[in-house]
Amino acid sequence: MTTRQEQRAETTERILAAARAQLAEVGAAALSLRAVTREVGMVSSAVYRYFPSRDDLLTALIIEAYDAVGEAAEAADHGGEPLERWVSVWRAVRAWAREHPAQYALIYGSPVPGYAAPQDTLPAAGRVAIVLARIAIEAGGPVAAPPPAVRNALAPDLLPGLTAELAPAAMAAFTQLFGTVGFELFGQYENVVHDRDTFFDHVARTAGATCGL
Amino acid sequence: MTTRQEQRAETTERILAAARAQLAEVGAAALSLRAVTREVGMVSSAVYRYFPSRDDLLTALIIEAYDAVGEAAEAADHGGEPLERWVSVWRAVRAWAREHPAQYALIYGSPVPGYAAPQDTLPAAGRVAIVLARIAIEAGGPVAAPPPAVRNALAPDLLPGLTAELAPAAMAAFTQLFGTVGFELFGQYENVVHDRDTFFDHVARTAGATCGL
DNA sequence: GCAGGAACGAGAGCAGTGCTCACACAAGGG
DNA sequence: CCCTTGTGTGAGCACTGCTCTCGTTCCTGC
Repeated sequence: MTTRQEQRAETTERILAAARAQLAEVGAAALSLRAVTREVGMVSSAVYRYFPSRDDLLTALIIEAYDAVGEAAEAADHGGEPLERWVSVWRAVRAWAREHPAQYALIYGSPVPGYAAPQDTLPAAGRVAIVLARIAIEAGGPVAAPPPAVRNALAPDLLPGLTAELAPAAMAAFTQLFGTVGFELFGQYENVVHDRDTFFDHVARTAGATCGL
Repeated sequence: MTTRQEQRAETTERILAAARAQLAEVGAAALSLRAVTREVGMVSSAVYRYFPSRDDLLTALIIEAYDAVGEAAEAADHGGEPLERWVSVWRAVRAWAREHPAQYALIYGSPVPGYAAPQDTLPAAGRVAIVLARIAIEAGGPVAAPPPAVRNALAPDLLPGLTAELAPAAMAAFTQLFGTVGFELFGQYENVVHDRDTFFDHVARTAGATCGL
């Protein structure tokens, strides 16, 4: 007694699940539509009833990934000392990235060729930033005042309570987080950083300090 | 009067040049061997006399890119105030990245699928880091002492003069540089950071301060 | 000085890709 | 109950990386 809409939603989910699995296995650029449909059990041309192109499938996976890492960050933010909350969120993002390297690469690595990140991805992209910024805002610790010109470099009202004094430091910390995770994941720390847990925690704490934690 | 070796070197260079051009145009993952050979004016199978596979061609391009960005960094380091040298190198890396986004993505973006960065790329990869570290070492300014555990997190003797006190800060700054450039290039600052020159300079100076500049 | 072998480019071919299109069939609303 | 709409099929197009065979051309050892 499933209506056509339910059937469609279910098939869409089955395609996405197969795509997710393939993404984890072979990475974004090698993700093959035909392999996905083979796994689902339909012929290759059928998938175009659900996703107009391979890029649209990728977009769906990108949004999923942003949501997943955002959720991981939010779930890791259980109260306590501001700095401990902050470090906990950093660790959660790193842990998620290590568990899902292909998805991480999809959203924070180089954009897929010929693929322009559509506006659809923007809301989901900010969730981690919001979690981190909120911790810094609530802590309300002292922050080194940025030069006047820098205060206007960022968009105003990114988040309620995110002052022009705090915003540059928060943005830099946000960048540092994903830079560090990315460098570890993409092999730049090979033969250089041995104890990555310790180094990462140290970077997290140092970045936290610049945001008044 | 060209010997066979000269001929071979020349053809190799022509292939690389065409590959470089195509890389800039369509990106790494869409780089097509056949298109490259078409541009060079030979048939697709001939290229395998020069590069055993597409990945080997990519490896050659990766090494080229590391060398190019390293050279840009070195060229930008004309003496003066340590902090000014530091900022100048940061700017040079960013400028190179904006001029060569595809090459930048190739080396600092997500690894190309199925492609494991071979050891060949390691020496070239460190050039920018060496330029930056040397500036910090020569400046010899005060650096916040890292906790004892962090001192052992990095490989010792990365560079002569790079003390265990300075190394974590230098590594973090190095990461911050490529994180910031990457975020700008890959679209994460869209709708968030408006004045990117100003913001970037500010991050550079702040990172310099953590390294004693 | 010349025969033999290595290097080289051409062309056909294989298995795979994204995507399009005409077609058949079933579901469900008027 | 008919007929529009949604859905899956299979053939096919143009492309990819890569392999293999086959002539030709160049260089080297005798």
